[in-house]
Amino acid sequence: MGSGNEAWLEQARREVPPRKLAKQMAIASAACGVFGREGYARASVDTLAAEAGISTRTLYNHFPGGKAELFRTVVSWTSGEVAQAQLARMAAVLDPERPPRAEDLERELVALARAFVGLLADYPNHFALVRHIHAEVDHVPAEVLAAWRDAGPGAAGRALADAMASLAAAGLLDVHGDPALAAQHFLALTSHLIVQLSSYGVLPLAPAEADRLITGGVAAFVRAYRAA
Amino acid sequence: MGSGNEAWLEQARREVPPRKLAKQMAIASAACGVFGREGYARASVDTLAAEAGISTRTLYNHFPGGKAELFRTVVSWTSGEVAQAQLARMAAVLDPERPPRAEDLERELVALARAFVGLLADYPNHFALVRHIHAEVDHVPAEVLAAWRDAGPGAAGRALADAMASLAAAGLLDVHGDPALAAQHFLALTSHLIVQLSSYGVLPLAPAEADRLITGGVAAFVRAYRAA
DNA sequence: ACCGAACTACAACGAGCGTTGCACTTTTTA
DNA sequence: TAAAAAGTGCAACGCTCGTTGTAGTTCGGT
Repeated sequence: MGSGNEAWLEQARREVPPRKLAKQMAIASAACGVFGREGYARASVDTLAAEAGISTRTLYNHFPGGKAELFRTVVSWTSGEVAQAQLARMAAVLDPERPPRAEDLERELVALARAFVGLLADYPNHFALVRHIHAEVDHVPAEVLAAWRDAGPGAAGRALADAMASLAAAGLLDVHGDPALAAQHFLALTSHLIVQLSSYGVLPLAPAEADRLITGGVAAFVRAYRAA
Repeated sequence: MGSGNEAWLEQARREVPPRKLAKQMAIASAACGVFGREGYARASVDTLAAEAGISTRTLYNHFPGGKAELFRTVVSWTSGEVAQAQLARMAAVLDPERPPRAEDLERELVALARAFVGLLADYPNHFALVRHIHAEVDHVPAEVLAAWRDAGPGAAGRALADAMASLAAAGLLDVHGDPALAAQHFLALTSHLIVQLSSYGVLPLAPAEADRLITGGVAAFVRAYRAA
């Protein structure tokens, strides 16, 4: 031991081994499916380990806190992933630098709503998990809940509010002094409504019916918020 | 035994003892709180019995199917109760025989939205249970789910659609050919939005903020659906 | 090829759960 | 008041689960 040992310690402390991180994300990804399918109480450690293709002992090596720590990790991890995807879709449809022409507004908003609703189909595990978070809100640590809220619905809401403000600045919408509320109303009339009627994507909703709901919701939104 | 015994049997079969029914409803009422607080998996039979003030053995005497049968009973029982309350509030605000004057329309709709949102505070156990139903949709028997859906949100949606049709017939609203969709949009802009932002009533939402959401939602609805 | 780290299989533990049977007490009812 | 119905307390069963220790195995980096 001596200077060599010290150098090693210093390096180990500095560099977070990427190998471990990748494995932990793989475990968390698999756990997201299990927690979403079974819920926290029903999900057994054996099932979680099996779904990740590892032994229970390895799971405890990576997450010394056991099931609880794994759950916390999964919640913050998937929220970030899905929120990022949502922001990406929003940026793809609504470029704040180039506001749409007035006659294209409704078409663009329909595209945006379709993109949001598509998230439900593309991340079923995540939204199943969200259902359980809603249900077990009393048993989830407050800090975890706050972090999830901020990274998930909060981030999306803020970004959409900015987009609404942009459209208002371009003279396409009249947000009636509250772009954040306009953003919430847009979500309520489109994705929230579909979430409600399809029971979080569990009930099969005919594509034609979903489209009718989306276009109808956007039409109502435009009637309520179009610039006079 | 003999003719006396036969008469007794006949009577017993004819009359459903009201005593048992009352007790079972009391048990179910207490169980609603426990299931809502803990969820199905976490709720233990001991807790359910203690909350109802009975022994576990008595619980099994009333519900031979055990926890599962009790849960099924609770779901259908509370759904009916709350749906009935919701219909009552709707009838109290919107009398189909006497449509409001045009200048009172928005005020009446705000009153209706407030009545709906008030359900959240008045039946917290029920809505906590609904959260768990949503989360465990895969583990709830399909028949129970269908019955709940029909008695709960379904009944309310149909009644509200009728009310919207009435308002349209009175020349106060333009439902754009789909009174049911207008009803869903009303719910989405008012109670659904508040449910979402307050996490099913768990997050404390300042009364002033709730009121701002309600009036803002109704205002947007009126802008989208007022008769031209 | 080697060394250390990561991983596995296996067994065990303590606790909690749903459920049932049994003997006993209380309440209702005729 | 006496029979019958309803309720109680207790013990026990079998099962699942979370978690940990240990000894042996595989694997990545040098």
